[in-house]
Amino acid sequence: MRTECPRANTRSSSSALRAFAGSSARRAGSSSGPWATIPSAGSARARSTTSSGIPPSRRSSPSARCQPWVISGEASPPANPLAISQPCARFVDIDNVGKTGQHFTLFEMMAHHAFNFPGKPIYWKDRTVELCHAFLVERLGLDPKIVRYKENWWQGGGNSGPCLEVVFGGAEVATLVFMENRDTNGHRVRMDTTVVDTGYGLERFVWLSQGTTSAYEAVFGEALAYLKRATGAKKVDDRVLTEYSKVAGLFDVETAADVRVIRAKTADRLGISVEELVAQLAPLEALYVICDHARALMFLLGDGVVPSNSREGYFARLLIRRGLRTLKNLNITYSMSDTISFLVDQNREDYPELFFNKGDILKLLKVEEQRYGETLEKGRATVQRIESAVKASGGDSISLDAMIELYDSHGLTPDVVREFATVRVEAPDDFFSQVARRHERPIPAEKAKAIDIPTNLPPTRLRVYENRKKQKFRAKVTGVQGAAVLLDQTYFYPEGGGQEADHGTIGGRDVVDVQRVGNVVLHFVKGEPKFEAGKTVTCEINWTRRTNLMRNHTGTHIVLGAARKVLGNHVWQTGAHKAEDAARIDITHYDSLTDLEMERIEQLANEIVLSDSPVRVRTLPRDVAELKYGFRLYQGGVVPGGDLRVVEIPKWDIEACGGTHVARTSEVGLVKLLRTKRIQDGVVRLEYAAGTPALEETRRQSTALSKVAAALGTSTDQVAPAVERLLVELREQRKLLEKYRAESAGDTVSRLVAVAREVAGVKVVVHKIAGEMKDLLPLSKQLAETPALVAVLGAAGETGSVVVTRGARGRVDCAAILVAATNILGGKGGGRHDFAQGSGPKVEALDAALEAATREVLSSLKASG
RNA sequence: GGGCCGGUAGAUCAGCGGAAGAUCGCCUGCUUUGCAAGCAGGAAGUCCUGGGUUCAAAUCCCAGCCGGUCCA
Repeated sequence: MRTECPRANTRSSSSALRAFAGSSARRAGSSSGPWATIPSAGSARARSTTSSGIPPSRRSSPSARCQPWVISGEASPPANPLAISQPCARFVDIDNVGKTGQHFTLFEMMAHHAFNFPGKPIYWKDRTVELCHAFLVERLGLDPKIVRYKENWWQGGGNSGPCLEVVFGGAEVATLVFMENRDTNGHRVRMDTTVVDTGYGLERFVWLSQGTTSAYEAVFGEALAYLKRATGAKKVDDRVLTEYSKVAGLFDVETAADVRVIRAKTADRLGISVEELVAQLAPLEALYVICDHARALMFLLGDGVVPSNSREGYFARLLIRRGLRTLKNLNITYSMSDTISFLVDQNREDYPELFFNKGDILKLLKVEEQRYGETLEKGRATVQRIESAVKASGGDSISLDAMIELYDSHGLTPDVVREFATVRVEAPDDFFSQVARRHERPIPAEKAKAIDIPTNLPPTRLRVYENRKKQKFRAKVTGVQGAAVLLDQTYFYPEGGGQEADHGTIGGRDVVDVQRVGNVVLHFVKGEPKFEAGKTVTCEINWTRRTNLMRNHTGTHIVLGAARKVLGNHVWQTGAHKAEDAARIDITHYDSLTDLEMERIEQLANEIVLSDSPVRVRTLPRDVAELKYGFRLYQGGVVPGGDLRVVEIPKWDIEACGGTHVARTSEVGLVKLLRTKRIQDGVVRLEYAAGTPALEETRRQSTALSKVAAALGTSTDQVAPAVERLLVELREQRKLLEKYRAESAGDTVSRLVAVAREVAGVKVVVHKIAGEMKDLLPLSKQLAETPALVAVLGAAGETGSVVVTRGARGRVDCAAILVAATNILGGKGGGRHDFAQGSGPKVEALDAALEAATREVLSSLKASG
């Protein structure tokens, strides 16, 4: 719930992080690879876990991600200068993981920042380099001679500035960025506030300090040893590993071809064959991949990222699938769960929250593993079907098109398909870029929803938090902007945090919307806003609406708490909307809710309502709030600023929230869950109402039920069995009708065949009944069983229907004959040579139509006989 | 958030404008000393829902619901 900063949406907070995340983001921006950088902690909530080695007061704070607000002056940084450290997940180089000796999916980025506000400089280039150098030389004891600083230019997120890459031991270990320009529409403007933004890769330091053959050996030490033991991997010559790391480090691996080149070069330098090299390396590379993916997943899942088809959830899914795949190729019965479980235990001291959530982490993993199993099983069947189709058409391979289809729509990578198929499989090295090309399209222009207003408007004193019971107040008009009135102060709640705006009146005019832009509140009124600046007006808030909004908003917190208790700790809010008559909340969860789960959520929610708990609203310094309550606070997204407005229902739910709330849970009255749906994989939407709207909704439901019961002539509690009986009866009636049709057809058929006249060796049956097309079908079907027979059948009902059919040796073209009949009926029809049907509106001409068709049959038979 | 694929018998799916299908499973009978047995017969359907086009829609169009998958 983020009303303090209306721009605190997912997009801006994640791009803010990107700007902050140091070199990772820079790489992501300059790379043409398919992966984007996302923060490990789920950008939307910025609930990143941090290095435990750093004192709490300097812990990573989500406000660090509010850089744009810091620069624009809307928020202040939590500290200045600021040192932070946070795990970052990066997917740009996912294909390099395990192969190059230094790429990770998840790495820890350490950083120091300085915000130089106008007139209040902290430090800039010289001091930054000084600090960096002192750290390397004095703290880490590096030989100053081997440290190199390479000048470069950085740009990203519309900002730019010079940067220094810090290099030693052949690896880039840190980047120091000096953000000083704003680039818009090709213009480069120097910013008033400049920012020092650095990034130090912890894993690189660890590697270089330990001198192992690759970064993996240094970082994953224990876990690797554990896996090696568990899998019985053979020891690989250190010389091989070192050489391979060296060569691989020189390349950006993009395709399978690149890997082949690296392998060839390494083998060449070692004087062994490529086969020998691969045989030695492949199992080890697999273990690296498993360690890396497991570690990344531990953090992602631990932060409540639910594997899904979108955003960070998709990356989690991808990691799980790649991990499972790698394990499969190792041909061992060993699961991702085992590895992650080990890692969680190993990190218990540094990351106690992961240990606390271990059950949830493993549950998410299990669900996803099982899903992938199902996908593969379906895939196996699909591949087999395609294969038999290929064989039937005389082919000997599965085409590239089919492969792309298999991957894009069914999630089967070429190596999986190869495993399932017995025929050749076509997949070039650039397979995945071909898939990517499929998805290329012009990027639609983003619609700017933000209200554009002049920057010099007089600010509004927003007093809604000072007194949540204020219904009537007086304020001075400070101006008019478009259709909106500006006041010097207001108690109107502007739309925000998913809560709709207050309505009411200002000077007798109806207020239909209230928006906050910066520090100005716009009150939109019905009709033309004729207000005299400087005049004092009486304002009144529509209190019925406000009350409902407050109940629904508090209800949202209650439902979220209930959902977390029923479903698990992975439940996070991904969005919410509180309107007057109902509200909805979107939460992360891996499956649709069962009736039982819904029932329990509703039940728990109402228990807390009845408990008459206080809803405490306090404003706390960010550090204090985060320390006390953790990043669970940020359910509605990151909120900027040094102070947080914290809304707490004790022992139930606590969130940073700017909405209006009732004082005690009992004021909510009643929480009624209306419906749930899975709005996408990994996200479930709960719709509910609180208070009066909940009652109204219940009323509507029972009214509807009563009507159904009345129509059925039963009581409301008997509706379900009554409907079931009705359906059973319907089914029986339908069957009975079909049976009678067949029976009556059977009786008629033998009679008709017996009396039919024979022309040129073929029996010709002409028959008319009362009824519809459906009544003719069983009759015609049975007649057609006699080989040497042609039947012309008519049914007189609302329309005139005709069927022409014949047995195997009936010789005539039924479709052609039908035309003679349908022409007369004023209709149309068609069909195959042995069966045709049609109808027309002129029922009275049915006899004539049948006669005409019969004449056609006779002449056709005579001609062919 | 966007793209693509799918929803038909208990299960897996075919059919893609003219009469609702296959395989497995199920039931009945026969055959058979043991296996994922053989033969014959049978039951089993809201072709996801709602509109539209058409003489005719499981099939084409629109909207919705449900699921899968790829990408950002």
